[in-house]
Amino acid sequence: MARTAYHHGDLQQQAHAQAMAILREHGDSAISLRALAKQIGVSAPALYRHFTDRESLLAELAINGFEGLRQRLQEVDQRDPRQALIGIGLAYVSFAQDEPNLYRLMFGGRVLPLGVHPRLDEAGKSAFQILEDTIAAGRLCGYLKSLPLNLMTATAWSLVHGLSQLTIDGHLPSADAEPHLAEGVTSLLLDGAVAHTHSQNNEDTP
Amino acid sequence: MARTAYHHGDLQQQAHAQAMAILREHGDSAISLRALAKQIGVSAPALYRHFTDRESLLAELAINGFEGLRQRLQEVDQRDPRQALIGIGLAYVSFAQDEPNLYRLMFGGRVLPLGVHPRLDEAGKSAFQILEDTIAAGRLCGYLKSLPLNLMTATAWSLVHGLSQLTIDGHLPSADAEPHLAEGVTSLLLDGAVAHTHSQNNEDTP
DNA sequence: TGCCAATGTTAACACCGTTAACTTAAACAA
DNA sequence: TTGTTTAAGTTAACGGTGTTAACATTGGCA
Repeated sequence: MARTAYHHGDLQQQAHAQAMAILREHGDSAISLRALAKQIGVSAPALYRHFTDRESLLAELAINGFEGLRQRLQEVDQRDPRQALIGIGLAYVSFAQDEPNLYRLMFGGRVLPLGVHPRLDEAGKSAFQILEDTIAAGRLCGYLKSLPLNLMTATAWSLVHGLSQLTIDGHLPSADAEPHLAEGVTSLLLDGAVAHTHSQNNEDTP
Repeated sequence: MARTAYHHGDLQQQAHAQAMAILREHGDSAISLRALAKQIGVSAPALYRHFTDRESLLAELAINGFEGLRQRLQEVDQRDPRQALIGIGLAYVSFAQDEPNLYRLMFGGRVLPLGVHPRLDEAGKSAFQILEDTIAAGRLCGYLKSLPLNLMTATAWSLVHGLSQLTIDGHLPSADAEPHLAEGVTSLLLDGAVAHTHSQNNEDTP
C-alpha cells in the first residue's frame, strides 16, 4: 500500500524507529503511543493496526536489542579460551553501557515478563546461547574446570548482568571512571574457574 | 490530631502499609494513588499532605526494603570468613527471591534514579556497607587475596545482584528448582578470590 | 468495474498524577 | 474560654494516558 494523504504507507517501520529513538534517549516510560502518533503525524489508534498494544511495541524494541547484543557477542574473537571469555564479558557490559535504556527494557522483568512474547524470549535465549557456547568450548578444551555447565553459565551471566545493571544505574563507577573494572571483575571470576591453579593475571594490581 | 469522620488520623502510615502490600503482590506499576486513596476511604489529594508525589511514596517503600535487606545481611554469622561470605551471598539472593517486587523497585534504576532521594541512596549504601565490611574482614584476616577492595566488592555485589535479578525474572531457575545454585555460584567466585590455592569446596577433589 | 481488506479517521471510555481553592477541626495562645 | 493559626481533609478541574467502537478512505485484485 503506497503513500497517500490518507495512508501513511510506512507507519509500522517509522513508529518502530521513532519509538526506539525515544527509548534510547529517555527510557521506556517516556514512550507514549499518543505522543508517538502525534510526532509521526497520525492518529493514535492507527498504531493499533501494527502493534496489538503498547507492550508488544516495547517487546519489538527489546527483540531488536537482543539481536544487537547477540551480534556484539558474536564479534568476539574466539581463538583463545581466556580471551574469548573475557571478551564476551567486556562486550556484554559495554553493550549495556552504550545502551542503558535499551538494556533496562530488555531486562526490565516486570515491564516485559517472560513467557508473554515468545519471539522476545527466543531472542534473549539466542544471545545467551553465545555465552553458553563460549563457556562450553572453554570447558571442553580443558581450560575451565569441568563443573556443571549450567552452574558456570549461571555464574558468568549473573556476574556480567549484575555488573551491567549496577553500572548503568550508578551504583558502580562507569567504564569512563574505572576503565579496568569490568576486566578485573571478569578476571577475578575466571581465576576461580580455570582448571590449572596458576592464575595468569590480576594478582596484586594496584 | 485524632480520628474523626473528617480527619482520618492515621493516613500516612496506612497509606504506606497499603502501598507496600500492593507492591509486594502486584509490583510498583500497580500502585495508583487514586486507587490507593479509594481503598483507604479518602480522597486522592489527601495523600499529598503526606507524600510530595507518587515517586517519593515509592522511595519510602524502597527505603523500607533496603532496611530489611540490611537486617537480613546483618544476621549472617560472621565467625568464619568463608561461611560469612557465602552466607551474605545466600541471604542477599534469598531476600530478592522472597520479595521480588520490592527488590525490583529497590534496583529499578529508572523508576527511582540515584541522587533524587538522599535517604534512599543512604539506605542503599548502608546495606551495601555490610557486604563491603565482610569482604574487608576476609581480606584483612588473610583469607582473601589482597586485591583492591573496590574490585572485590564490585565483583561480589555484581554476582549476587545479577543472580538475584536473573532468578526473579525467570531467566535462571529459582531456589526451589535448583536449591544449590546460589551456593555453587558464590563458591565458584570464592575459589578465584581465596588467597591459598587449595579450594576447599566444589572441585572434584584432585 | 466493483468489491474487499488494509489502513487510516474521530469520538469516547476509563483511568492516571497533580494542582487550586475551599472546608473542617485540632491545637495552642491570650 | 475564646480566638486564631495550621494541619489535614474536601471537591473540581487540567492535561495526560492506553484502548475500543464505529466509521472513512483507498489500494489491489477478481
